[in-house]
Amino acid sequence: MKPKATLKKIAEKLQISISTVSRALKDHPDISLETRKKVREFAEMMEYEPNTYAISLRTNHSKVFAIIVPAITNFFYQSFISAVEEESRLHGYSLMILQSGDNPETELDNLKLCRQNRVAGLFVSITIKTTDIRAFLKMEDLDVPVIFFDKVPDFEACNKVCVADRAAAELAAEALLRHKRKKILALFGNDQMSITRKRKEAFTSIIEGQKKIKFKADHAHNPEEARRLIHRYCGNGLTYDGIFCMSDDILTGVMKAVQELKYVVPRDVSVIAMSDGFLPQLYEPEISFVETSGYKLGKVAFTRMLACLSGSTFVQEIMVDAVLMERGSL
Amino acid sequence: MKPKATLKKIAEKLQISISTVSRALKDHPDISLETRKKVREFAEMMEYEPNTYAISLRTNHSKVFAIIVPAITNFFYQSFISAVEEESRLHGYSLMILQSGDNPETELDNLKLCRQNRVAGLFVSITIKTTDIRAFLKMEDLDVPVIFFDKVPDFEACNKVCVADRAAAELAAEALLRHKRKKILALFGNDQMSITRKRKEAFTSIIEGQKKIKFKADHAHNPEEARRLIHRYCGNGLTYDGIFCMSDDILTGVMKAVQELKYVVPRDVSVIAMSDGFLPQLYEPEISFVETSGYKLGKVAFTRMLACLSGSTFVQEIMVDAVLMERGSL
DNA sequence: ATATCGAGCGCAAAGGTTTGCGGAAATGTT
DNA sequence: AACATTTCCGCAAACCTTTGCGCTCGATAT
Repeated sequence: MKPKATLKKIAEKLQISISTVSRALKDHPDISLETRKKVREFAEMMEYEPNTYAISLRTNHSKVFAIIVPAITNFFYQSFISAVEEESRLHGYSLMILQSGDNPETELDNLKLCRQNRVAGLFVSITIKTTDIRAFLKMEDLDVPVIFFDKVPDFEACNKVCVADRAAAELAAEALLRHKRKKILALFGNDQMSITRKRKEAFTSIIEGQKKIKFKADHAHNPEEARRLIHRYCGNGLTYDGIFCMSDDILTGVMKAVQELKYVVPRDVSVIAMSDGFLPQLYEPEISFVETSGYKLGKVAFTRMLACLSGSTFVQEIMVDAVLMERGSL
Repeated sequence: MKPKATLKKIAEKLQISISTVSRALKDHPDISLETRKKVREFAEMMEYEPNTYAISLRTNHSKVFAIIVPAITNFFYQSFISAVEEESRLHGYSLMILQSGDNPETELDNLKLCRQNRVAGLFVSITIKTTDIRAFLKMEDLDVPVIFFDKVPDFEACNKVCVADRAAAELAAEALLRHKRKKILALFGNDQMSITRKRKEAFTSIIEGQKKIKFKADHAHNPEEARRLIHRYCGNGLTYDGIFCMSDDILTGVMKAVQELKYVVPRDVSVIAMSDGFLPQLYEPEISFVETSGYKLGKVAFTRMLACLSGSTFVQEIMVDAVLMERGSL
């Protein structure tokens, strides 16, 4: 157990004061070039590394960002996290990852950990059940920027970064219409989420603006529910020729059913989804999707975080454009 | 910006000394029940939270674990991380996640971050190219336990937690034989990884112990390569009736090709994979797989970490059993 | 020779917490 | 009444770094 080098130890060995060592390592002009060199070399040799805790104790903030998501086992969050982690490292920050498990209580526990670790900033996608965001706003009182992403609260005065949900859903609807689909089934997720409502409203308004379109919308909370819905709606004969899936979860359930029913895509039925793109390319033909990239969102969120840290108190909601990726399923 | 409560402030308000406050909050018997109660209530009211940095500065270690993986966008790591994160929170630890991007240099950067943050312990799955693990062993000199998982170094004297790779590959091979497959194609990953070699050796030895089995093994570094291999080997007529996929990556490539070639599973060809189980259930029929659960591994790794922290210096390699999950693809 | 100045360095305090030791008052013992 | 023992609490140091201020010494200016 080799004891770590500290300023003190270096100072003792070199017979100079701690402050001189500290300044020398920071290339402070008060210290002679000779001394600076001597100290730098010795510190190098001793493998000196500043004690983060001492620094954080003084400055009362750390070089650590935290990120709270319902679950990291999710493509979207995964790529979001990946992006933020990359940027963090590039900027000398570390990243602390916490899962709320879609449980508001755990979410509060996590928030507590963030406070205890005096994180420099916080990225959070709230749970479906989170209604009270005061605890989050309190963080901002402590000068810890909070960037909400993906699942964001309705509350106005906070930093939000999200996919242009309405535009994305519209793109998908228009794509189905462009391919002359007349009988459209749209499956959405949990109706409690604002994200669901936005997508549903946008999708519906495009479809209902058309004449002679048979349209049905429904909700599934998980892949299995989506699968059952397809069996119910399309189990005896093809009553629909176009299916919209709001998320990866829904897509997997839908495709399971479609394959079980031996429907051929896109001959029998067209499928389009909102996704980050990983799952759609697993199928044959690949599924067309409107890209909702967690990665891009992560990059944007990070930029916003840096802006907040450098004093921009201007609260805003940032949208990341959605792009239609046409594959073979339409 | 509300200033945080500290022992000092509480002490001033209550007109007692800092040490008394500290002890009172720790239910130290030296402090009278009355004082303890008074302090506790006041601290509660002030929303006092101990300053982690001050504590870590004193004790020189934190309540933070770090985990370094090549990339978190990977089912296996994802579920591993998920498990470790859960346990960490339950035990009052936080988790810091770092990606090496399969780059040994970044890996060293990450390691540096771990040192700077004085993490309490480290979980790491090394990159393919990592040959020198001295930097990791140095962490142990600093009393920071290092648990290697999944991609572990060959070096003996370190803590390793991994799937029983040989047994798992054997299970898969036996399953194919049990289903009377006579012409077997096995696709493996990067040959540089010890994990690949183990699986390949085990699988091969089982198959080659049989008479009258046509057998071919090959390597693919990504899904696309796997896809091309299937096209090459099975593109003109079915030369194989059983395919083994060493990983999720390979499975997705293989299935893509199988679907493109319009082969019916398992009528035309059987497929079996090693996986944590998410991807296999997306297909129809679902793909049989030997479960290599990152989640289970995470739980085991965490237990081992706790053991190390409580003084068990006994170095060992722990195996997590593999289980055959038969689905419809055989 | 005295005053002025700058270069180079050290002192000390602050940030929050923990803990061994010692001290004062209260209680118990003979 | 004199002594011993508890009970309850405070002092001070330590963990490591940063930084404003001040000190000393030699050099330049007057």
